[in-house]
Amino acid sequence: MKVAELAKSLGTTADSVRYYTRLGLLKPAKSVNGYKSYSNKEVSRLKFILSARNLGFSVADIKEIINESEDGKSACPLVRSLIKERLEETEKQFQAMLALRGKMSSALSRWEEMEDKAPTANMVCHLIENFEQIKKA
Amino acid sequence: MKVAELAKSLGTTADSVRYYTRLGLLKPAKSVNGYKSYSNKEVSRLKFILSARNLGFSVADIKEIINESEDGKSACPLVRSLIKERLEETEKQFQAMLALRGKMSSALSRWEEMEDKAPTANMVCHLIENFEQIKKA
DNA sequence: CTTAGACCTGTGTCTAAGACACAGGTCAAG
DNA sequence: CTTGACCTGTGTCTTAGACACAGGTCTAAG
Repeated sequence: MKVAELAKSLGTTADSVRYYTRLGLLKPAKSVNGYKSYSNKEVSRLKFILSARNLGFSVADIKEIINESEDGKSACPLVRSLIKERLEETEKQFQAMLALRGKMSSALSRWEEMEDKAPTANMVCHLIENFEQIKKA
Repeated sequence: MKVAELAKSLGTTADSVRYYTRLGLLKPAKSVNGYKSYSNKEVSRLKFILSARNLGFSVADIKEIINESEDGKSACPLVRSLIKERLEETEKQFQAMLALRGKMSSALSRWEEMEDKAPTANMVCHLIENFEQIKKA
């Protein structure tokens, strides 16, 4: 299988496959013409990678997991520990986005009733520069 | 003012100040020793940048806004239009994170009751590789 | 057999927003 | 004058691929 075939068969892009290959997560054989040749083993390997990405693991995580399993060890403990970390990070980012969304949405609605102003020497845009202060008041 | 002074006075890092300077958002004078010298105008300019970043504008957005205001025009219409875009993006990412958080959390709790398994030729980790399928069942 | 065109390949570069490393410069104390 | 602490600018690194590009491959027509 060539790179684009593999990618299409699992609904991803050739560039992603190339990226995983560059990192050593996939190890295709070299075809005579220099093209990379992917076997069925690579197909299930890629399937694993995509599942893990979909669950929030980073590519570095996946590399670590694969390394562990290639040593013959069970990767399950590592997997549980990694997802705990990733979930905590996701939770933090989620809260941050929640707060940001609120701020943006309140800014947007407030700004719609405010007039335009020309910039001055020390003010680029009064909408932005007065936003936090108004909030305090 | 030197870069670190400016940064500390507004609670950011010297690297950020250098970054904004590199992009031309800040235009310090050159001191005799080659160091960059920031004036009071730069202080309010940086204050503006930090406020805008805090509201979810990208650095590229901020550059555009500053350019507009340096032409003497009011940046307000641009600011309103940009925040609408950014808010939509944020909303999308927020929904994606919400879904991801749910998936991760359900994976974590399910995996805690599942046993470890050694890898096989076509399976790296059964926790991950069976997750979607179990969900369907 | 040759040629044209369509498609595909690997490699290298680019992204956002800074963080980090590092060689060298500056400054105050001794 | 020198030591050491701190500071500076520049250059490289980060994620997870997307994109550009020169060249290779393959199929169909002549």
